[in-house]
Amino acid sequence: MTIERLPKRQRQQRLVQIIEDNPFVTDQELTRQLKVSIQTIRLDRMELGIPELRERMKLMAERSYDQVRSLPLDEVIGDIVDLQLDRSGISIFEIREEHVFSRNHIARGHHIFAQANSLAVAVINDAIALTASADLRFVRPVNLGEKCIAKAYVQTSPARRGKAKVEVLTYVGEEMVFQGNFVIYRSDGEEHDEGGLDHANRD
Amino acid sequence: MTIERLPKRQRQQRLVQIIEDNPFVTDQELTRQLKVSIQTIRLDRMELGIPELRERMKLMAERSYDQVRSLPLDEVIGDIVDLQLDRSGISIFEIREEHVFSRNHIARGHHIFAQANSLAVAVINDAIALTASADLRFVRPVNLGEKCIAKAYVQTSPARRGKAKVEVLTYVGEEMVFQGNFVIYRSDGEEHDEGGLDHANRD
DNA sequence: ACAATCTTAGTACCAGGTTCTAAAACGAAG
DNA sequence: CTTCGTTTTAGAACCTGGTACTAAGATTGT
Repeated sequence: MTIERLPKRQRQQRLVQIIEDNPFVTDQELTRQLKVSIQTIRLDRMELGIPELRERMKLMAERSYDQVRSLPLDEVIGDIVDLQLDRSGISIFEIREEHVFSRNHIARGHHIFAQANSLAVAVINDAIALTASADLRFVRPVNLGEKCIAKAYVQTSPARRGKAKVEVLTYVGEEMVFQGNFVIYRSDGEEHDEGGLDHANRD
Repeated sequence: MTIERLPKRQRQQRLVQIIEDNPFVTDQELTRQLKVSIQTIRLDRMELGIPELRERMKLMAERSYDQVRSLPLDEVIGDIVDLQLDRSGISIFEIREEHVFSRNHIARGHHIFAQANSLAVAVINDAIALTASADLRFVRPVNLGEKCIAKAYVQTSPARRGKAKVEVLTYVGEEMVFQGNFVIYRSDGEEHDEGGLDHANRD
């Protein structure tokens, strides 16, 4: 009747919208914003499968808590899908919102580098492997949503102590977007380390 | 009387401990673990200034929400403390737990690179600036807790369109730890952008 | 006009508390 | 032993932000 009241469909969309950009809103507040009774709000939440305020907060809290717990997951950037130690490796990394310049949605260079660098270090079968120097070419800008496939090839034989050369080529589909030549210090393999854990990873 | 029951002081210490490593515990559960009544638990929380479960969850949720909200703060890595557009800039970046290899507490190369890259891009006074290529030398490993001071110098004149060369030197104290030569694409300054916001930053 | 859908109202109940009052229990000191 | 001060426990009333359920209006489509 009143102009403000929307049909169910649109109201529910707005409800999703409102909760999405302020998850801390109570049903009470929602009645004010949507001009319907609290029961309607609750029926809507039911239908949409949106949990109550406390449940939402709990989920957020748990998520952040888990994140903190598993922080060393950023030890390796990108998802290593194939690894032949001292020979080659492949990793996949999807460019998300947090990796791009907000203005033009182009990936910041250091994320592309981070993937390549992580892979170059992972592929070296050594207890301690550190980047010594690198030579980079950002062939073309990478955009939000694109999947970067980085391929690393070790150029020097594992016998050679001290330094290893690794070439990393990163592709989006067929297209090469980045190329880097890394020199990696290796620690002469004093520590015997079967490398399993070190190269473990998940998104 | 029973062996399990601790004096007040120690009980409160344990209570803090328990909540610290599982913030999602209810008072009910605490009574079980500490073998005292729920009132005692609550008095203890009062005295210790520990909020109730729901409040704790809310705080965590808000903290994580704020983090997500302010994520584009990672647009620039490091704290830019001085910036003369098209000429030079300085940024400070402290190596924290999340930036190092957990095993040896040495900073991962891509974080050092990220600081330098961010600064190199920030110092170019242009609406769109992207890293085209770079040449890096990691002079010595950087350790947990060290403060990296990156200094960038633009080598090409601002008049030159298309590309700019920027040299970045990163120091810990007196010691140079990283050196990089960046080639940055610039967008011929079509968009007029007085640069204020773009280079704003906080930790 | 009448059924189907949508909306509102109201009650009972729940978790996980706060606040307040008051009674036990305990420990040390006189 | 008694008495005082602290500590612990108990209990009732109340709060928020809900769920679950029943039932009565209001609106709509045909």
